Amino acid sequence: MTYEPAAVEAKWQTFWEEHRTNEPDLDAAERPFFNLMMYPYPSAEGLHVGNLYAFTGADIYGRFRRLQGDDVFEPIGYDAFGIHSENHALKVETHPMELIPSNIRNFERMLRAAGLMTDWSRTVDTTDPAYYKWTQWLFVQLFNAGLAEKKEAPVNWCPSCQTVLANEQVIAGRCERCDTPVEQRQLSQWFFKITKYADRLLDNLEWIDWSPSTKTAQSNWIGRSHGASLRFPISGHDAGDETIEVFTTRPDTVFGATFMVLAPEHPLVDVVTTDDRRREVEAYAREAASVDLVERQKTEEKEKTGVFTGGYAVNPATGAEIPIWIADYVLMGYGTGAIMAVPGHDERDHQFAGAHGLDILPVVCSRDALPDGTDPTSADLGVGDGAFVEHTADEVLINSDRFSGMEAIAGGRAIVEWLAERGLAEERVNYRLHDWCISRQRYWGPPIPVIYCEACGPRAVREQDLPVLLPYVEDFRPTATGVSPLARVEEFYETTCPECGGEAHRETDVSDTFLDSGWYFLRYPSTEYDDRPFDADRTRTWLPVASYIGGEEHAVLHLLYSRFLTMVLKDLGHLEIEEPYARFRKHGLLIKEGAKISKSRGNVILPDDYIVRFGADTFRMYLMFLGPFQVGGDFRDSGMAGPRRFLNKVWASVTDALEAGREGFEDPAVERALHATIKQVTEDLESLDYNTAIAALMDYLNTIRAGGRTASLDEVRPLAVLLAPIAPHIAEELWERLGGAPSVFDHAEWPAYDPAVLVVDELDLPVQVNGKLRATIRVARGASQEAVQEAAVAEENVARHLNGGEIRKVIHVPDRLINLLVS
RNA sequence: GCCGGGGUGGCGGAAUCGGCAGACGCAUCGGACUUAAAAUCCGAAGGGAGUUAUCUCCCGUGUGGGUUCAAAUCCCACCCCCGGCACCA
Repeated sequence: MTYEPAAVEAKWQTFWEEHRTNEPDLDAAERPFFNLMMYPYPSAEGLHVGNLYAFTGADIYGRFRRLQGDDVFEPIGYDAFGIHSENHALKVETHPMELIPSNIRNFERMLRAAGLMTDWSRTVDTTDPAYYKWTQWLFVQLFNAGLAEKKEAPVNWCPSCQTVLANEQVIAGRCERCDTPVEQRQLSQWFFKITKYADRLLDNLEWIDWSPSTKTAQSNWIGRSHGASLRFPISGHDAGDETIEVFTTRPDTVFGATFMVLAPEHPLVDVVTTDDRRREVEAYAREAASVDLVERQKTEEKEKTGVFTGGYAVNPATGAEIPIWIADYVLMGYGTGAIMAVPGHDERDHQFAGAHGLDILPVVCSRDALPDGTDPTSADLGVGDGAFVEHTADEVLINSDRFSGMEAIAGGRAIVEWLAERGLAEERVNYRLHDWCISRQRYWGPPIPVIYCEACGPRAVREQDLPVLLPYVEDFRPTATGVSPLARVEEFYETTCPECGGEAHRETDVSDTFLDSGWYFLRYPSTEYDDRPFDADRTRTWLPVASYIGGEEHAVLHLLYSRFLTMVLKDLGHLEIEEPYARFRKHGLLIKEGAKISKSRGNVILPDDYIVRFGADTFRMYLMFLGPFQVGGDFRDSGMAGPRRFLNKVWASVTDALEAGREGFEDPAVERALHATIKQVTEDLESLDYNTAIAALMDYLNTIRAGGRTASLDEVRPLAVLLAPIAPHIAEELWERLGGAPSVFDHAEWPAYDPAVLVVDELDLPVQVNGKLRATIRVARGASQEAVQEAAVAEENVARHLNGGEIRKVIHVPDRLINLLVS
């Protein structure tokens, strides 16, 4: 009987479903293991091979843990709210409320066909009111804690999606979803104060077990820099003590600040600009505002543009009046949107000074560059071609009044202290991270649960009134006005105040999709509770997530947001955990024949086709064999043949072994190979090195079939178990045929290897002469140098290369090699 | 520019506490089976040279140096590819 994957896979998928094989008892689990994968967005095109690649890798690990005795909980859900879904619905002119359920059904079908160990009794759909009721509850918790705030701020606006975007959703100046260049707009939006958690988010990275590259990406995104905030009084200003605040990481260079630059959007531009300069300044600011982010980045290498405002500020260190310019190289979104320009020690300021004829004053130099006897308070070192940016313990301050001669880093601290006495400076930590903008002027999301009352102000919807249902709206197209389509729905918009009962209206923005996904993992163990988002006992048992595997593209999105929300929930007393994921591993990127997989290239891989042609087991195995899982690899149709042939041969070997009916091990080499294979596969699965685990299994099969021999039952039985994480269906079938009680995942034990069996009596030892391989000799394990050397020189080829010369040195690494050195 | 990851046969990739480079697989070639093909099974294979049952030698892990008895692996300089960030003060 030949191997027919379709029949085998249908049989076991039915078995798992009927026997609820993959539904652990969440309250009785002794060794709970929450195995999480990143839930998909249920697109109309169906499950993407990239999804399946990630899921298979996570599923193998979950099945491996289960065979080792853990109670593995492996749920799945659907990230079905959001702009992506809505844009697609608009394109095909079908309402998302109709589209999403059919997409989800299609996903379920494909996920079942792929043979995942999914617990189908606990799925999550973010568009289900029973789910988003708690997404809204989460918003209310943050609102009541003062962590959600509506404020006017410069935000990213996507003119195509007609909504604002979070910083994290702007990729190289373009909309993450539609690739349209993003514009800056000043709008009133809802923000979550994630910056309050910046230090904790950064510091915890030191102890969580995550892929190092993901940690680095997150750490760079948070971008903590230590420095100082300095205040420069505006001179001759009639308002009196108005100052311009700047952030700098180099307070030691303040004596060299010869001008200031404000971002064109800076609120003080209007104040400092003199009447004769106003027209030019306004023209420049208008010009800068009209340029989108993509264009703005292209100008990076070009000459730095800017205009003089006519205004002056006082350098708080020198007392000198310095001109105030505006320029688009200063960004409103970082620091204070204003800088003190130190052209001697900052590349950009140097370029700007060069382009506009501004003074350059060196105030730092390396200790060696200062000739003995020079007075550092008036060192005339001239001005070099570029800025001198070195900032180590080897630099000293010059031309900095009484701080001259001090080591630069210590001098910086002293200067801040000195200025602080006059209230003009303080030490400051600044972050690249911004508060998380969570409001979206779109339809397809959970309405933000806020009610505006003339009398009482903005109020959160009361918990008993949740969910605020998203109404069915025929025309859900976004508008260019910055107002959500929900504003057109009177029954939704008009409401009463929960406080005073008076007339009020609802917030019409919906929340960002990343709020839905920010807590979904908390819901899985508690899906049956409709009176709480997550049950305390269940959460204590199952959280934090034991293993999370996903793509690194979420390093600064989902993975950052969900960490933040977890910390907030902990602080508010709803959770006991500090971090949501005990272990996170990123998987690699799948490419197709050397090219990125994308719809526009037309090289999209449909898992369905491959599963029908080769079977899910072969497909799973190939996906994991084509390269290291954590690195990625190249998908080629031709590669599918290898795993398929391998499974055919496994099937044939078991069939033959059953027919022959022999027990035991006749060949000690085969038994040794089995133990070596168990060791290798166990270690490789634990470290997610699936490609080499599969290679080890192939190697073992080659060994037991060498020269057309028929394997014994003892030789093939462990194979069914070792194969089970990777190819679960065929493993179930073979396990059953070999007399095991189904399911293999409930009744098999992960095989153990015996280190004693791995020990060999004899081994092949390479012999080198002067570092070059000249022979290989068979020696006893642990043979002495004398014995090895004697055997080595007896080799004809070794003797020839020794050429009668005197052996002046011997390098012998026991059981590894011997190297004879002759002159 | 900065931060990650990487560069190994025709191809995907193994091997990095320095110790037989190319495991495993794909494609290829030879043979068996077959009327034939497919499938399957057995075998060969980094490149070059000599000898050609077998064996031997030289070269070889992006480039150039270095350390070492010994380097894909360590050090220095550089080139290229992929991903992320990007005028971050």
